[in-house]
Amino acid sequence: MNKKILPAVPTDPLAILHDALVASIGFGLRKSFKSKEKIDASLFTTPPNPAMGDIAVPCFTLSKSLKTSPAVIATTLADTLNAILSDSNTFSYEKGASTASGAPISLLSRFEAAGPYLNVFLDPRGVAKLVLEATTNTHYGTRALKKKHRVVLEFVSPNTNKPLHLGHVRNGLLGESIARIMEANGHEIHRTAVINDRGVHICKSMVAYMEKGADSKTAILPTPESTHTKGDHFVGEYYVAFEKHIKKDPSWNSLAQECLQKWEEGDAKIRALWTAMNEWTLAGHQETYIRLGIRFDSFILESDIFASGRKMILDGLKKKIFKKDATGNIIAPLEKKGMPDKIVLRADGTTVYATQDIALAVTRQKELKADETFYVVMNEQNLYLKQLFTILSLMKYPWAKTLHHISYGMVHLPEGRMKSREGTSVDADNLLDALEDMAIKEVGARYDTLSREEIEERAQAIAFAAIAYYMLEVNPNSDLLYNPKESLSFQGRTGPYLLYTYARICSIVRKGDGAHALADFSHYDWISEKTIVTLLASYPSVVAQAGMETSPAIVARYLFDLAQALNDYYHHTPVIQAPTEERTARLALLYTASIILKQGLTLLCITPLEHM
RNA sequence: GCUCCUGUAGUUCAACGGAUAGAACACGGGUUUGCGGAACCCGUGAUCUAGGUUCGAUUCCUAGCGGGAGCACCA
Repeated sequence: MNKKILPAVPTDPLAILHDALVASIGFGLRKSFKSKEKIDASLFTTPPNPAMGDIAVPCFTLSKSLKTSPAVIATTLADTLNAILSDSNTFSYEKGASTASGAPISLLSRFEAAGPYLNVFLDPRGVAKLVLEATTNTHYGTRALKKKHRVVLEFVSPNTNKPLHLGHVRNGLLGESIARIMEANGHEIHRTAVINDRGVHICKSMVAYMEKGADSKTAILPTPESTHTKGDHFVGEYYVAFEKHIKKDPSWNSLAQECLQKWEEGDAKIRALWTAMNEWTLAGHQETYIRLGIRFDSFILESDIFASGRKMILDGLKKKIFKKDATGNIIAPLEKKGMPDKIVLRADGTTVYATQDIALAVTRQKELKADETFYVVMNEQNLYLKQLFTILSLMKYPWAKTLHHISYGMVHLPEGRMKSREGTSVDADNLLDALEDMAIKEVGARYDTLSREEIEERAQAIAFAAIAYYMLEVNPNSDLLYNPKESLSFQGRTGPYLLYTYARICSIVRKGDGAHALADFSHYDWISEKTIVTLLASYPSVVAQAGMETSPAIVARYLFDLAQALNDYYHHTPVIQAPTEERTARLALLYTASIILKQGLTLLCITPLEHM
């Protein structure tokens, strides 16, 4: 039998530290106050100033049950615990007190009361040992759940009439990053996109293509191949041409309606064109996904599901879940739930967005049996998604409560607001191209010995890191002002700065010639390394928190803090030139940091380079 | 009109109801015969207004002022 083996090495140093602290405070409370009170680790904070301590324990909540002022509690506990620490024979931590080898280690060095706070100073030697051992486990920062949570993540979901724009980039990066973070937290993710491949907007590109596409002399219709145009851009040009044309000549609008009518009737010629144009667009989108490091497990075509939605709505009407309004539209009554009613099927029997979203949710749940489903959709749709989820619960689907909306804000550019319907959208490919061009110039200017290929490879990585980090560093909720130039800078909180730090650490580790192997570092003080050690210790909890809050920004900010600490460190502390003991210990730390940096960047969809 | 979101340095972003509100950019000053100076260090600078809740409010509540979005058979 395959016995389940627990990891020999603890994987969350911060949790172990907290356990040790909870245990010792519990001990102190018993000894000094004869109280069986326990302190909750979630109360722990970080002191405003590192000189004050590494972990702060606020004593406000204890003061109620002990009927003593918080300041007195802090002072008393500090005295009691310091006395115990100095006499190691009388005290052992109740939990997490030993390493894999079973040897006791000291994690806490001393306590200090500061007003109502009990501040704790960690022992850098103990923590370093914990961290270095934990990170030799290749799964550091990831959790394995006994039973995998099945999560469906729906994101991007584009139309097939134009290329992806800047908003899709944020959506895609958010979705992919959240997927990776959830995977690190032990979930099984199904990535899916819903393709809006039918409706009048698609017909608009088709009409323009039929009316204007053909060569005036040869009457031959162009294709993406014949014009050497990326498929989605090719189709998008006709969509733009349509919008332009109707400003002068609105008659095309009725052509588009006719086209839609024919499509609904299954007109062979229209269907064939529709299929071709959709394929062009989707092939183009696929190229952009690859550029963005996104992959999907499934694509759902709206044209495949909208008809089944109609049946579900009519069924719901029979069951009196829905009702007809004065004009004959079928509506879901939501006023009692504090929302406006929602039309779910038009009077003439044609479907609306909600029709297919209902059908989609039902069939998808049937097939994938998700424990939870997340929709990554812009905050403009907050009300709509709330309505959708409520409708599904009115339809008595028990899984309706497992649906969640990950809402994100609009992306602006310094020049002003961008929105696709107003024709001011910024095309994703063009933007990426522009960023790469800018990066190529920089790299080329700095490293003239590189080949053209190498320059392009680095520039590509830098450009992508720039946009990905910039988009993910902000909380999903808020609107975002994307400044391309700033994102490419190596100064400040940027992707390139993180790449630079990673490459530079790699360079130092390389020069160390593999001398970073784990050794017994217990006699080394780790004082100048303490900030980094503490940051590395908190990585697993950062990943866990980012997963709980579905927020890559938490990882992004953590990585910047780490990078900053590392830059500071190797600027002031010699590594390669240091005496053997220090050298080995420092290399071990940098090597560990490089692994965490790389892992963290991967969670943000960024692949770091070892040379740049 | 109704609903939701939002208001923090000049700018872009942080801060489970906790200590002196953190960063980054910009601005001013400094660091290299050192492992990659695309770096590092120092400095100036902010909670929209008025009440309330409590030991304590950027955070919660109320009102006002400002910004964004939604409330259509639009996708």
